[in-house]
Amino acid sequence: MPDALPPLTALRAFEAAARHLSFAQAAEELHVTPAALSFQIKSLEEHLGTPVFHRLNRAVALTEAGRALAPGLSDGFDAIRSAWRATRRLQDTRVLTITAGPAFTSKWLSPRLFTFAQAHPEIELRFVASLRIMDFDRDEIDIAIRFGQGTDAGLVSYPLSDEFVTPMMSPALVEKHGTPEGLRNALLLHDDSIAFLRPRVDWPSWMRLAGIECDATHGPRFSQADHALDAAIAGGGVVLGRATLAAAALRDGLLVAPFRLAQTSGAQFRIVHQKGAENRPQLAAFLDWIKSETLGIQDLKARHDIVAPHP
Amino acid sequence: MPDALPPLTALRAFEAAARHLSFAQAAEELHVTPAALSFQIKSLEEHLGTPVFHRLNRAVALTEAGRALAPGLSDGFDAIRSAWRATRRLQDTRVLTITAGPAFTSKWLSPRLFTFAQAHPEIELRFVASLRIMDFDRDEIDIAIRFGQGTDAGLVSYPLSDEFVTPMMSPALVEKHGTPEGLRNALLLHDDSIAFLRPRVDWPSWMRLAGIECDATHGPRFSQADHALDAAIAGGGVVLGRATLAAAALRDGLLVAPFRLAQTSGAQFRIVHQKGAENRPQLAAFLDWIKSETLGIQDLKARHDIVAPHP
DNA sequence: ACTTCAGATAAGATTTACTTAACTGACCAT
DNA sequence: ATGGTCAGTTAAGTAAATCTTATCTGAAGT
Repeated sequence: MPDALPPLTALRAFEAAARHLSFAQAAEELHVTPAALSFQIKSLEEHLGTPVFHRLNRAVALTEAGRALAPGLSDGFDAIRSAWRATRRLQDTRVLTITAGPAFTSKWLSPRLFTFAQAHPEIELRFVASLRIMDFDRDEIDIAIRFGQGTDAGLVSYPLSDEFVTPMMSPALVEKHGTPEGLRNALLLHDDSIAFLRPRVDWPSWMRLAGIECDATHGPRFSQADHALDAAIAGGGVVLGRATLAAAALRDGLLVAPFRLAQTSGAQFRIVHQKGAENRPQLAAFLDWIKSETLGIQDLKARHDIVAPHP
Repeated sequence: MPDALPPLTALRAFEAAARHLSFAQAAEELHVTPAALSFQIKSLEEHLGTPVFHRLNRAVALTEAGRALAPGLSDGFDAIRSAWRATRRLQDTRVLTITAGPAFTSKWLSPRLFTFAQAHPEIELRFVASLRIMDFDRDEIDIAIRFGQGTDAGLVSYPLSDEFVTPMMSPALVEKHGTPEGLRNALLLHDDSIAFLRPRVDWPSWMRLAGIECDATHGPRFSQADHALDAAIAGGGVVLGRATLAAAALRDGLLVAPFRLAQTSGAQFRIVHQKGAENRPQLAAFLDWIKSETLGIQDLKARHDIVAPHP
């Protein structure tokens, strides 16, 4: 190579100084004295043959050469830092970072999690509850739980359970509203979190399948599934609840699902992780645990006739 | 920052070793002994807490951690190397790299270049003759000469001369083919290098403008303008020559353009360089020179009636 | 005019990086 | 088999870079 790179520490010093436009702040970031940083910059300037900073009285400003050099260096060091962090994360067997939507986190994960925490006290769990699709590398996510009919290219995807919906209500309301006729004058709670699915699996569609004629469009609407379920648990009405999310509440008797008729849309929760990540111990433990936890949903399925509506 | 980067030299050593899959070759690239490289890798592995290479008997292979680390590091160091090279190039006032098409290089630049070389012996010229559009940064180009009707976003562009075409032939052919009637039975040479322009500026179009009725489609076709001109200079026929490229040959009497009628398509050669680059001494010298050289084309223009065909 | 602040410089200490030279195994001839 | 070779490792000493403390400079703010 005709022109070799200057000392890398000098480049890193310059990159930090160019970012802060301050030697003192750059020195602090790199945990060295300002004197050391001054030498680094000077060394770089000797290698380059021209100054990279204009020394103003109480500040520094990039020269033309400095402006040419700084952006590329920042990109380069960013890539290196990111690669290092990602590789460090692979070595870390203690931390497990999971992202899921708020409803799944509060209604499915949280109620079951203590069994996992008991079995694996050595694993530190971190939750990132967001409706946004996270990037495994950029957001340092180990496991994502996603809902829908989509697929995930380049990732390992494992279906958790087919989602289906059926009317649910607090035990106190069963006598009054637990029959087809009783539903007619019930307050219907609408869970809009699955309004994006096609075919629709909402109250009008369920009523039509059940052969019940009534106006099934009014009543409070909730954008998040957990809020709709909480309203039903509180006795606020009858919700067309998502079985996966309501399973814990049904098991604990907080909710009752008195109708056999259930609707599915083909959408499902699925666990997603990067290829090869399943070998890391904390991932393996979590995947084992979540697979065993999903067996319980089978009982629930058996108590309903699950029907797919016509598109 | 919770986990600081390991020594950068160790990262660079690993990056080279991962690229070559050989400590010995990496050591050679970095101009150090294999022993030094072995220590660097070991230091990196201590910082990471896990090996990055499987030591096989006479070879090394990346571990999972190594595979995770290597690509990002390579990207990062590539960016750094590229930024450094680009900045070094800015400091270099001796080398001037020019890209142009093969025809412009051979018919315009080369015949005139010795005057520039004489005036600026301190500047080392490099030519990259390619029809491909080069990238200023990636290909380390200082000046590009491009032809066409396009524009160049984000760059400084300076028109050299409007291109026009008119029949040209060797002096020996003028008596026979230097008249409208004489053209009818001349062998027509076709320069397809400007066949992409609209409106077309080809033999049929010129003949139509000149009011000469004949079959102007047959005859040899050349994909490059300089080859068509060379064929005409050799007495091989009459070419509808591009004035800019033929200017030197016309000046030296190698070609004659006996008709006043010339066609233009609005396309032109233009000089293109990056913003701010005009301050570098070798660029400034070249731009001055090429602007003075283009003045000669004015004489040529005066001897023709330049007509734009209808689209 | 005094203080303060950001950076430069000097001198010396420390750490890092490198080299030479000897070592370990496995592969490959003969 | 057996000795040579090749790729990488290890040891020990050395050279070089990097860092620190302390002092200095010069302009800005009060």
